[in-house]
Formats: sequence, C-alpha cells, structure tokens
Amino acid sequence: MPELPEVETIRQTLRQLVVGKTVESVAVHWPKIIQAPDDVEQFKQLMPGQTITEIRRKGKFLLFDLTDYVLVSHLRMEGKYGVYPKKDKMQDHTHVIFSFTDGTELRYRDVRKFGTMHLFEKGKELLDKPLVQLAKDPLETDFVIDLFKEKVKKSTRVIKNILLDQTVIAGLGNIYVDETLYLAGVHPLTKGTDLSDKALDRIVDAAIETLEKAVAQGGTTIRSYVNSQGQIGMFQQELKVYGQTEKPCQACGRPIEKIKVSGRGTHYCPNCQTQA
DNA sequence: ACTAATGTTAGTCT
DNA sequence: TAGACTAACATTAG
Repeated sequence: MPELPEVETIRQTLRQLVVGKTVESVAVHWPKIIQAPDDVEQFKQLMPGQTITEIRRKGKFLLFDLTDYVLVSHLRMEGKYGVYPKKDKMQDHTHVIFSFTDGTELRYRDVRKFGTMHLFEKGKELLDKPLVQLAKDPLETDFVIDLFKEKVKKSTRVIKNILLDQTVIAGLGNIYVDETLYLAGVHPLTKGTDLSDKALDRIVDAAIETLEKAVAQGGTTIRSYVNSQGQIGMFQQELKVYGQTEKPCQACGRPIEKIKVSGRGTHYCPNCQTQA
C-alpha cells in the first residue's frame, strides 16, 4: 500500500536503474492497467525509441519522463517495479514489461491489478485525469497551507476522510493519516468545520514531520511493500497508532483503539487525540 | 469452506 | 454539489 514515502523511495531507487535507458518494446498482459491512450496497441506503438530521462513524483503518482511523452503510473495497493535481465525468470503477476535496448527490462507487477498507467504527450500530463484534480502534497515547496485550511474548514466530512482526499492534500493514505492525526492530537472523527486554525496548523506540521521521517526510513513495510531494489522499509518501527491496537499509547499509556471510519480501519489514542 | 478485511481511486447515486 | 457508497481485484486471517 504505497503512500507518499513508499512512492518516493521507489522513485529514488528506480531512477538509478532506468534513467538513460531506451525502450525497445513493450508487452502488456493485463490491458486494463493501461488507461491512456484508449487503445493499448497505440500505447505499445508509441513507446519504442523513447529514452527515460527522469522519474518524478506527485503525491502517490510516479511520472516517467520520456523523450516525447510522460508515463503517469499509480501503484494503488500492491503495484511494484523491478529491473531485471531479459533472461531472468518472469515473476508471478507481471502485467507490463518495458524491454530496453541494453538487454534489461522494467517489469510492473501487481497482484491486485488495481494499478494504472496513463501515457501523455510531454506537457499535457497535468491537463487531464488522473493528475488534473490532484492537490499539492505537503512536501512540495508550493504547497499552499491556506488553501488546504480553507478546503478543510468548509467540509462537513470528518478529518480522517478529508485527509485521505487527494484533491485536498496529496500523498497521505490510511497509515500516515492515522499517524498524522495522532501527532497533531486531533480525533479522527472531528468534522472539518469544527477544526480551529491552530489545529489545522498542527495537522500540516504533523503531516510534514511524519512523511519526512518515513521517507528517511525508506517507507513502511506492513505486508508486502519493497522498493525497486527489493528492500523493505523501516518506518513500521516508528508507528505510534497504526496497527498498534490495544498497545499502550507511548505518551499516556492508555490502550490505542481501532474503529471503522467509512469502512477504513482507524487507529487513535482516545486520551491524547481530543484537541480541535 | 465460507466470510470479512485489507487500501486507493474513479464512477455512480442521492 | 458535496458526500456516501461501490466496483475494480487477490490474498489471507478467522
């Protein structure tokens, strides 16, 4: 379940492996992953001859800069990238294969098949879905705190749901929302309309601190996440509430509780998370 | 052997 | 229109 820190770690490890390589051919074993262009055959036709010049990240999206195009990739739950010699045995659940002219290939694997890829002409990637509605993530230098606060304050939804909304703030998923709200001392069921400016400032600060620490630790590995060099993350050791149900809160000793919020498992300390 | 839970986003319904 | 709900899918825990 890659969120911002995992996607950023994937970006950092993957760019060393593929930047400068030129695509020779593409194979697609699960066409639904290719969302744009509409025709998968066209996707396969456009790629050969394209060189990967850089990999960027926006929220949880990876953007592969090519000679003439940009490939926008979302890993959803279980998507993974790896680079292997062409002769290496194909792993299970490999759905898209980019073969390079140097005899290696970039393989996209995804047990759940939820991941997506969109190919755009260079410069057009922000004008259409999936990126057109995406908010800035809090690690971007042009993240506008006031815009975030305005959006939250006029929403009647609970803050847990608001923080998961990628059009309000990008990059947070279920794990980092719970950790952020714990650090900010805010109850996950607080409505956006009930949050003070101070609480919203704490939420932004907490999100930045949590995400930066997680990036420094190479992300969080709960079940299956590994970066593009097959390494797990280490931030799971730092989790204060996510997956800590019934364990004593590190601050007050009260047991961490787990509830359902709109169907999502939600962890919090009932004693420490009361400030609005 | 069945059922529920897992997490992210787009699309649909109200 | 904002918000709630569900589908897309596979695996695993109970």
